Amino acid sequence: MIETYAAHLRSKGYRITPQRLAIFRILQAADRHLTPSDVFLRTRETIPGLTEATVYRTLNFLTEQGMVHAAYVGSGQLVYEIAGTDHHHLICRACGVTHEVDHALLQDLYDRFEKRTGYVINSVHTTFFGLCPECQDGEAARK
Amino acid sequence: MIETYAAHLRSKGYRITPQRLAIFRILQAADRHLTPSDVFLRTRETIPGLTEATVYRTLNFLTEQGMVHAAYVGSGQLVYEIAGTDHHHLICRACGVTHEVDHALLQDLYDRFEKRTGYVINSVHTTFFGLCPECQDGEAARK
DNA sequence: TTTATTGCAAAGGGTTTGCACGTGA
DNA sequence: TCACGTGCAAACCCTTTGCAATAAA
Repeated sequence: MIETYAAHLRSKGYRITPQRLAIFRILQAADRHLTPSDVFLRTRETIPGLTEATVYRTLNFLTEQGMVHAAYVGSGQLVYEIAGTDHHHLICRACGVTHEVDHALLQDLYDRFEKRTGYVINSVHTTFFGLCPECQDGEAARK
Repeated sequence: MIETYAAHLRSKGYRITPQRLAIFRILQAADRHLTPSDVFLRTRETIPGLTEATVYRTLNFLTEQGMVHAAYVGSGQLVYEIAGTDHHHLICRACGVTHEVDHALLQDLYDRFEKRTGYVINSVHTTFFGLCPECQDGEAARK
């Protein structure tokens, strides 16, 4: 899978560098979305001389190449995860826990958008906010 | 309407200041969401000594009080608009034009979220990205 | 060899904070 | 009067950028 991408990049004249490989692998291994700072700290373990500037440049690059997706999850910073399984985020306003929502659930909505507005939606990674079951109990208790 | 809020604030021990009033009115008069900087520039016309710090503090305050909603529209900064008509944003990735989507369109989806995940969604102001009809033509032409 | 990419350091932009003064209630 | 809110200025992120050195192809 990474080989496919590598060939694709080379054919476009881009280079495969240890930094790009390492950052890609970190995102691949992550079980959740990571902030640029997360990526920096984890990748630096493998590439000691790594700088944050390179992390930002690489994350943008990988996103442009479609290898990585960026998402806004309400933290102020964008977060990144490996492209592949299209999904969205459902985040609890109270405790911050995030929940993945399969893209299929939104297909109806997207179809309706298309009919009503003419837009073609292409956002994997829409973020919804709400209260998770646990925090609903908390809210109820507080009243 | 603003009187209702004023009474509400006073009852909580908060004060009605010219700054808060002016910022609220600017948002009320705006036909679209505004960035903190927009709010600063417009409100400064009325309150010459106004500072950006106050704008940030006030926007947070009004948001906490439920008088204003904050939304992420992909610009890096949060944008603000007066609370009232619940809607969401549909933004064109190519030209940036924004389109309001009535909340009713999302009700089905929210119901399904609730059933599937137990979450209670309370986000008015979800942002969707796509291509508006005009830019779809552009994309087609480019191919 | 060629030039895309990196590291370094500085700059940039947006946002937050401490503190003393001012001012609504 | 009294504590909430503001202005001012500095501090603080996070992110981007210019430039010379490095290294992938």
